[in-house]
Amino acid sequence: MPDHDSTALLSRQTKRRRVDIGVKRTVGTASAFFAKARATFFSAMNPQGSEQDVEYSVVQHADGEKSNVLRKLLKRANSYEDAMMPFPGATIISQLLKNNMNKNGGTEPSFQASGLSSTGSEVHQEDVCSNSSRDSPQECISPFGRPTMSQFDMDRLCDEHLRAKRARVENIIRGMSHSPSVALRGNENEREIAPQSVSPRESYRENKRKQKLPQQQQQSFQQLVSARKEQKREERRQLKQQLEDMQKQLRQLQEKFYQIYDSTDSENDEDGNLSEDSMRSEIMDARAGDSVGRSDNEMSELDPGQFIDRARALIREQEIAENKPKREGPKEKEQGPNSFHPEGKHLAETLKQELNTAMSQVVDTVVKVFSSKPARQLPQVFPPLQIPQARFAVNGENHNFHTTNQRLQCFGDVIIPNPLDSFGNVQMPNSTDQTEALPLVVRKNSSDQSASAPPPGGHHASLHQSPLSATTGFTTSSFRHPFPLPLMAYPFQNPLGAPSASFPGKDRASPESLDLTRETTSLRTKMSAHHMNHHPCSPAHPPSTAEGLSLSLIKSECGDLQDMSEISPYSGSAMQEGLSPNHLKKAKLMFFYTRYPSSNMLKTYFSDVKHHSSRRSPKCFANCLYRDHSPTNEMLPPPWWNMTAIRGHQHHTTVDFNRCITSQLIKWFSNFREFYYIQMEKYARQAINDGVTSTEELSITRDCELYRALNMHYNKANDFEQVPERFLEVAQITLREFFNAIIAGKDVDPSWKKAIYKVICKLDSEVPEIFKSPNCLQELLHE
DNA sequence: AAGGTTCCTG
DNA sequence: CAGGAACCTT
Repeated sequence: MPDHDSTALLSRQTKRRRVDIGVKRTVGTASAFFAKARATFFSAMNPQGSEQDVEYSVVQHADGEKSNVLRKLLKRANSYEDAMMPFPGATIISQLLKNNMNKNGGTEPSFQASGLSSTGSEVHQEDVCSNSSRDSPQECISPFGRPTMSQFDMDRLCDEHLRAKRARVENIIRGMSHSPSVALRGNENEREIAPQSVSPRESYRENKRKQKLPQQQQQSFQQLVSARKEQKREERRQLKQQLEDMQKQLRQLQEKFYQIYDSTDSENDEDGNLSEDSMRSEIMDARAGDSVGRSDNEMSELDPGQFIDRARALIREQEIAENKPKREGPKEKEQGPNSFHPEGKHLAETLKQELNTAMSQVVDTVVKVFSSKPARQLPQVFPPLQIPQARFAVNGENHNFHTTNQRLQCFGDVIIPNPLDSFGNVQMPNSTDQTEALPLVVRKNSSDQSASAPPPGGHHASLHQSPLSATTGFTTSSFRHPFPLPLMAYPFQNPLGAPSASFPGKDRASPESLDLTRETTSLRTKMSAHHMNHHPCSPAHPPSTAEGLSLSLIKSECGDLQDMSEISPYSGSAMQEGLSPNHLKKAKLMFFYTRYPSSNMLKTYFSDVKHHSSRRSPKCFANCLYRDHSPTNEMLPPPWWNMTAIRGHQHHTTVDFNRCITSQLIKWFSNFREFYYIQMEKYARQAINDGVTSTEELSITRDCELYRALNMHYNKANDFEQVPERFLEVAQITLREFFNAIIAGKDVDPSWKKAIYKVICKLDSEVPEIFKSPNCLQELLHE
C-alpha cells in the first residue's frame, strides 16, 4: 500500500518533481545500437544496395506488359555496370545515393522511387531520430538545414530528400564507426554533421537517467559490432567477387539474348508485339538509369496476398514468354517455338539452365556463408541466423511452396530489389542478403489466411479458429520446430513476436485479429517463461544457439504444450502454473472492488496460481536473477546475462518466480489504475469544457459514457453483471476530485494527481469471497 | 535493499 | 499490457 500519510505526501509532492515527466528517455542503448548496426550492416554489407536502386521493374504494371525474369537479370547486369564501374573508388553510400539521384533526377520528388527510400528510408530516419532524441526533431533535421558541400552540389536536380537521406545514412554510419578501420565516408559532409548539436534540454535529460549500464553495454556492443564488421567486409569481398563473375556471365547471356530478340523482333513487328516493345523500352530505361518508382510503389503497396499472386503471375508469364517469344496464338503455343524457332527455344532453355545454375550457386554460397557462422557471435546486436533457415524448413515442409526454380525466380525477381521493403522490419537485419525468400515465406502464410480459407485441419486452421484451445497437434509440432510460432501467429498480427517486429501495413487489420489481439498478447507471457521452465532450451537448440538468441526471441519463439493446454477459456479450476488470460479477467473484475490491492491480498485471491512458476517474461526473470546475483546490483543485466545465466540458477527460481508473478499482478493493477485515472481526468476535463460548473452535476450511472468506457475496459464482454454500486460511487468521487482539482487549477502542479490518489486508495471495498475460489470466473459469469 | 508506485513508451 | 526508469517508503 502506498503511504498516503499527509506529511509524507506533501514531501512527495514537492520533492518528487519527476524529471521524467514528459521526457522521452531514450537511453535505450541496445535498441539504438541495434538500429545503428542494422543501418551499417545494410549499407556496408550490401553492394546490392545499389542493386536495389537500379533494379527496376520488379513487378510489371497493370497495363499488360509482360514480365520476364530473364530481362530483369539482364538488366541487373547492366545495373551493376552502371552502379559499380563509374565509381570504382567511391564509397558504397555514395554510389547508393548517386543512383538515387540518377533515378529521381529531374522528375517529381518521388520519395519512394529509390531503394533506400520507400520503407528503407523510413527505417533510417527512424533510427537516426531515435538515436538522438525524439523530442528534438531538429536534431534529425538540422544537418540538412545547413549548407552542405555535397559532392553532388553540382547536380541541381538533387532534391532535398536525397540530401537528407545521405545525411541520415552517413550520420548512422558515423555513429557506428568507432573503429578507425571502418571509414565508410570521408568527405566534407560528415564534418558538418559531426558536431552533434545536443540541446541543453537533452543533455540535462540524459544526465538524469542512469548511464552506467548503457556504457557497459555500449562497450560490448561496440566490440561485437566492429568484429562483425570485419567479417562482413571479408564476406562482402567474396560476394562481390562472385557477383562480378556473375556479371560477366550475364553479360554474355545478355548479348545472346539481344541477338535472338532482335531477330525475332524484326520478324514480328506487324503483330504489334507488346512484350517486345515494352522490353526494349525497359532496356532503354535501364540503360538510362531512369526511375521506375511506380513499380516500386506498386510493390510496396501490395498486399501480401497480392504480392504472392503477382510473383506467381510473373513466374507464369516468364515461362510463357520464354516458351513463345514470338507471341503465337494459343493453338500454336505448344509447337510454335519448336517449329518456327527451334534455335530460340533451345537458347531459352540454355539460358534458363544457366541462369538457374548460376543463381543456385549464388544462393547456396550465400546461405552457406551465413549458416557457417555461429549465431553466438553477436547475440544481442545480430539475432541468430538460424531463424531464416528454420523458416525455410518450415515453409518447405508445410507448403512445398518453392521449387528450386521458383525460389530462384523469387530471389531474382522479387526479393533482391527491395530487401528492406515493408518486410525489412520483420527480418533479421543481418539477413538482408541471405533471407531473400523470407518475405515470400511469410507472405505466403498471410496470403493463405487473407485470400483463401485456411487449410482444413492445418495448423493455421486450428490456431485460427480456436487459438485458446489449441490442439495437441499444434503444440507438439510447434515444439518440434524451434521457430514456428511467428509464422503461425502471423494471422494474429504476429502477437507472439517482438513488439518491434510487428508487420506494418494493411494485413494487420483483419477483424479477427483485432478481436484476438488482446487475448493473444496476454498469452505472450505464458508462451515464454513457462517454456523456459520445462524446456530451458528446447532440444533443438544447442546451447550456443540458445545463448545466441536474444531473450526477446526466445520469448517470442518458444511455446510449449502445457502453455497451450492451459489457455482453455474456462481454465482456472486446475492449479495454474502462471497467470492466464482468465487471471487477467479476474483481476479486472476485482478492480471493481479494489483499486489498490496489497500484494498479500493478491496472493490470497490468486491462490490457484502456483507461485513457484511464472508467466513473467524470461527477460523479467533474467532481470530478477541478475538483480539478485549482480555484485553491483544493477537493475538491468548486461548483454551477456542471458540464458546461460538463467540455466545456471534454476534452483533459485522458486523465489524469483514467486516475486515475479506477484509483481506482475501488481503491475496489472497499476495498469488498471492508470487507465482508470486517465479516463477520469479525460471526462472531468470534458465536463469542464462542456460548461459544467458544479460537481453536483457530475454523477455516474450505469448508462453514462464514462461508466461504459470503464466497463468496456474491465468487463469487456459485459458478462460480469454484478458491478458493485460502490464502484460507481468511487468513480463518481474520483471524477469529482479531478473536476475540482482542475477547476482549482491544481493541475499545474506536476504531482497534482497524488492528492486524488490518496483519496481514492481509501475507498477500496472488500472483495467478495467468491473471488478466492479458483472457479470464481465460472461462478461469477455463469450464474 | 526491497517492494511498491507512477510515468512514459511501445 | 509489458518494460523500463525514477522515485518513494519501510
